[in-house]
Amino acid sequence: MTKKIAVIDGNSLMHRAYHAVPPTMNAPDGTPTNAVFGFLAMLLKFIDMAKPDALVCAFDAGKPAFRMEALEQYKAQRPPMDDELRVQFPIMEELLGAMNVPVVKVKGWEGDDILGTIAARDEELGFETLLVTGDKDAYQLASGATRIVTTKKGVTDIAIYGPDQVEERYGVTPAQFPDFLGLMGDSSDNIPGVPGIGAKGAAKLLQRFGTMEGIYEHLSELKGKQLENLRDNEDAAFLSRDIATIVRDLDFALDLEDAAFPSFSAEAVEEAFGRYQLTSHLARVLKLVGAEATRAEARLVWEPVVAGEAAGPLVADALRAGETVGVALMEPEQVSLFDNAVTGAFATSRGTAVLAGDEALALFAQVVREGSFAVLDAKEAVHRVFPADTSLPALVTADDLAAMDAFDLGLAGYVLNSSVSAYTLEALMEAHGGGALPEAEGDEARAAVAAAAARHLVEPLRAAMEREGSLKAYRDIDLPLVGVLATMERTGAAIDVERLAEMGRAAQAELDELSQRIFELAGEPFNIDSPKQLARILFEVLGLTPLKKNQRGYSTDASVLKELAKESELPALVLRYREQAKLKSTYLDALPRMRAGDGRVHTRFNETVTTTGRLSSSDPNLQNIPVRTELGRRIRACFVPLEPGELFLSADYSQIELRLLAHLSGDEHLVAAFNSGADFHASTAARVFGLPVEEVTPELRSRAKAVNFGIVYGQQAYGLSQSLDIPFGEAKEMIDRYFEAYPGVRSYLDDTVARAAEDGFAETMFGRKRHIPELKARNAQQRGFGERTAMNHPMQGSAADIIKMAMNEVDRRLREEGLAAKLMIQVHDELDFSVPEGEVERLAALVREVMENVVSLAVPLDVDVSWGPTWAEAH
DNA sequence: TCAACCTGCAA
DNA sequence: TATTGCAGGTTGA
Repeated sequence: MTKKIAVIDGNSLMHRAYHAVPPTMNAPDGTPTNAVFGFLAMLLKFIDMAKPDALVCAFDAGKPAFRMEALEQYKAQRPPMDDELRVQFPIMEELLGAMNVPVVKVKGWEGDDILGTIAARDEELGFETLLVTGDKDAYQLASGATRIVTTKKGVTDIAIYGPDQVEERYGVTPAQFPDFLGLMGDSSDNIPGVPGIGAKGAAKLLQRFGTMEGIYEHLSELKGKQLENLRDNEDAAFLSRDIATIVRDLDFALDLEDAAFPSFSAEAVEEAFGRYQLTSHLARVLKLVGAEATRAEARLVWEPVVAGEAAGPLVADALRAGETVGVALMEPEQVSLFDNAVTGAFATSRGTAVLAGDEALALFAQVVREGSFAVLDAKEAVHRVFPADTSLPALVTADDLAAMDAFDLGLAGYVLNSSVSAYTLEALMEAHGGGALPEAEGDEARAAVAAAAARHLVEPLRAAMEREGSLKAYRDIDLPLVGVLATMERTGAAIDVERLAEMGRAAQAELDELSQRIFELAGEPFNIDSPKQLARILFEVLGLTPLKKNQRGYSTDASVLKELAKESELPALVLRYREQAKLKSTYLDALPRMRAGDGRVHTRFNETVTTTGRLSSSDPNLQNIPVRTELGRRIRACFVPLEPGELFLSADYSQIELRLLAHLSGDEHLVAAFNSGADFHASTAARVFGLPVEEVTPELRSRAKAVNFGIVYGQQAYGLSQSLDIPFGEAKEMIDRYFEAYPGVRSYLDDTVARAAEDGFAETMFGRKRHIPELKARNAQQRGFGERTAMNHPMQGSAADIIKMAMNEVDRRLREEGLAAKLMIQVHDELDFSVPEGEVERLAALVREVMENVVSLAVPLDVDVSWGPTWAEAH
């Protein structure tokens, strides 16, 4: 079989990869690796498809001397290469070296010329050549033995061109290709060519006359503008052809007869790939030589595995010695009949204890009470011995949780990078543990490996947090909150099921009636819940005018329906239908279904979901219970205190994000407005519209309020004009006047974006960072998004830090002072409690004091506290 | 059964 | 072309 040699145009592939792969990945030292990653993805895909016998990679070296001599402006207007790309070339060369792929660089020449030279030598030797490049100049090199490989779109969609495919696509043969390029020119390389002649024209001329010489010999057969252009630009045409002609006889040493791929050592590749955290490609590369990654197994010791009676003492000894025990509590692979069929593993310096069921849970409870332990998700683990259902017994107390010494690996991963979609042991091992999590067979082995990994990860994660300055957010804010949240989740929230059911029946009756009237107006029955069917009725049957599009057709969202309601009754009815249907399905029907054994709903407060540091709530989400409409407030009235004789108490920060804007920006007028204690939005209106406060109308105040809120999210004039339903120009003027009135805000926001662009992250007052790779995006829309999140993160995130600190302190004080009140719910700037009637004044004072004083700012933190028989009345 | 999409609830 | 979330319904694979 003929030897098949693949030659890669390294510069071309690096550029493609750099632009195709988002800049979200880095080497441990922070150097971007997206181009390297994409390069490897393309290379591996190509190797799989083409199975070359040997691989060579060419890179440009120095300036292309010969072409610059011939044409001074050659590639002159090309912008200089991004630094983020430039720094990836040495990495790529290093990796190619580890893969034993020869790298050829010839000073003064471009990759194409190296490709051409190698192809020529191959043809001499009788070898077959594949040239991998994105540069169309290379098509001139196609021949019976040489084919061109290009990526079509993305990174891994590949097309292969032989002479026939070149001719089919461009209408010229490879031999004619330099003439073709010479006639066309190339604006991106500053090659002039002949004006007025593009790809079509050049191909047509060459089909007729064969070569550039042929064309100029037969100029008399041409006419008009084309003749004129060809005659006036003869020199440019030939010069352009010279420049586009690839040189095929460069002088460099390369042993093609002995070249072979793959011929690398697995150790060298593993070492090099590991150094740049490119583990996702590592396995595929190693597989080429039939090797597997040695991974971290060597350093991850979980044996001996100790079961039975020796397990408890092994762990107890480790705890006594002050060791941090790695813990994993896992569901069995086979679903069991028993609820507590958990497998528990406890990794110590002298082996791993593995137990099942109640024995595992009892040992874990002991670890929680007495020891120091590390686990992927401490709150979830704790729920095994402190269930989120008060009708189930708990093996530890809330006080135990407040005192426990846990290391939460997921939380550590979160404060280091809050934009990861899930924090798994696998990912943490890849990123911080020095290699992949070893695979294991069977429940016991899996649990043992996971426990050992948990123990193994403590030090690298602690070191990373220390290095990144994230230790404070972890140790002082997020970690202590784990016990508080576990306790809140166990406490749950009480709902009035009778009332929900009654409202559900009423809503159903209203929905039936609305449906009837909607069908009558439509002239036929249809599924009102289906936006598609509704769109057909609105825009085809009724002939209303579509106002907005979405991916699947015309939008029927509330803003559209509201507009259409001005001229037709049906959309108005659909709006009412939607409100009822939404509230019924999401709350009235769903909440009673979510009750646990104690009749309460136990939401999960997730601490590692949001990018800003806020909590999120799910199953059910108690952070989006309605409040704005009358029906919404009646749903809130179904949330009641936990016990008879108790009240529902709610405490919320007033405008905390705007106060943080005042504090962070230091704008004197904003700070003064908050310190004066006057109506903040009215005072904004007065400053922005240049009026005395007494003359601010409700309309003006509400506009000022919208601007205030918009500023927090980085809203632009367009967005404001939409939200206030005013002309763009008016919105623009309002925002301009706002920034004139508060010049400190303007400069603060500008500085924040500039710093985030420089650092690659934005951070909160307490060091919680959000990495924002979008700030480096070339796409303006993405970059705009990055800028808005850079502005928003310090406000939204600092507010989240502050209320978390307040929760930790409130929890501590409630236990210290022996109050019976229970913290049930957090809604971003609000804390909700169930409190015995006799304790309510004391709780109110305590909560206010803690929330207002948990941090000291340039402006006061105001807290509104109120209570009543239900959540609705506690406002 | 699942994922993508549309829609809409909260701070 | 205003940030952060969760969830229910429909649709189509």
